[in-house]
Amino acid sequence: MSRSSKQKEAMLRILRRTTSHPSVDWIYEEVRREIPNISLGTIYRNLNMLKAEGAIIELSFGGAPTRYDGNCQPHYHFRCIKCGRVCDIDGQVNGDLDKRVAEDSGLEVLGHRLEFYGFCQDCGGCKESNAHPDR
Amino acid sequence: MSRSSKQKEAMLRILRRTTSHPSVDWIYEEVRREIPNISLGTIYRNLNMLKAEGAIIELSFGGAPTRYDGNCQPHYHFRCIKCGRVCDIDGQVNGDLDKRVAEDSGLEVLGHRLEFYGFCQDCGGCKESNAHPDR
DNA sequence: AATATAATAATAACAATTACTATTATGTCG
DNA sequence: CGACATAATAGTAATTGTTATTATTATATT
Ligand SMILES: [Mn+2]
Ligand SMILES: [Mn+2]
Ligand SMILES: [Zn+2]
Ligand SMILES: [Zn+2]
Repeated sequence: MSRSSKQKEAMLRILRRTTSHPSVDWIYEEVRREIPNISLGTIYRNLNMLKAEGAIIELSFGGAPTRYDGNCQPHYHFRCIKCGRVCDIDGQVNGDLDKRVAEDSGLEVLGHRLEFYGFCQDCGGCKESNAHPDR
Repeated sequence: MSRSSKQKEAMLRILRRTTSHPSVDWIYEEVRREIPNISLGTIYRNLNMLKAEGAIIELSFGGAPTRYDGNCQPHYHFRCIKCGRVCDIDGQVNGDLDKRVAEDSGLEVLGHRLEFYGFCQDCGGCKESNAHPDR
């Protein structure tokens, strides 16, 4: 069914060796260093494929462009509302939440999406402008 | 500073009398029944104003168009991945989460965004197509 | 009523993403 | 090994959701 390609392999390799939860544009620029004429459509298509296969995770919360994570271990994230940095939160995912909500509501709860936000270490002091976007 | 307008008042009134967490387009169509020549830009501008004033809540998670809520009580939501319906979850918001994450990580956590997903009562049985979108 | 200016309608611009299509690469099978 | 079927690609166009622009209108204040 799904064939391999150097484009897809490069993307997965790049996603696995960073912990920065990069954006589509960052991934595009990074892959272009190896495959200069890769198309942006290929980036999007392969990100969706890799996500569907469960090889990567999509961090898609409104307001900011989607970010991707090569670490598939279930874990939560923190997003800096000044610089946009996304970092991992240690500590396990609360799977009981889904069960509790399902029992209380009668809904068929399959999961939840949770993201924390605030100021990162670098941005804690000076809360004005957007200093280092896409970090 | 901020002046009143029949457009803004109509929007707030409409948002307060529904519990459907409507989309921008739904709100647009609804207001147009009162003010047929209202501009979509006005819808967006007033939604952002009302949000900034704390009069409404924006439910903006990636993947689906933004929804709005005239109920400003802090509460969580459930989204049906088949029909798109958004409904309220009873039970209080977990403010301790932010504190715990802040202590563990050293980050300045200001809040979190949480949404549950799964199949609603209507969609629990037949999980194929998209039956009633924007409900 | 005259004035200052916030809000509006209409439209253009924008950013993120998806769709299309002719060409190329990959895996399969004789 | 070829020949074949077709998945994946590059390049481009189109779509979607949203914000910016601008001339006009409505609102609040004197
Ligand atoms: Mn992560
Ligand atoms: Mn609600
Ligand atoms: Zn930061
Ligand atoms: Zn449903």
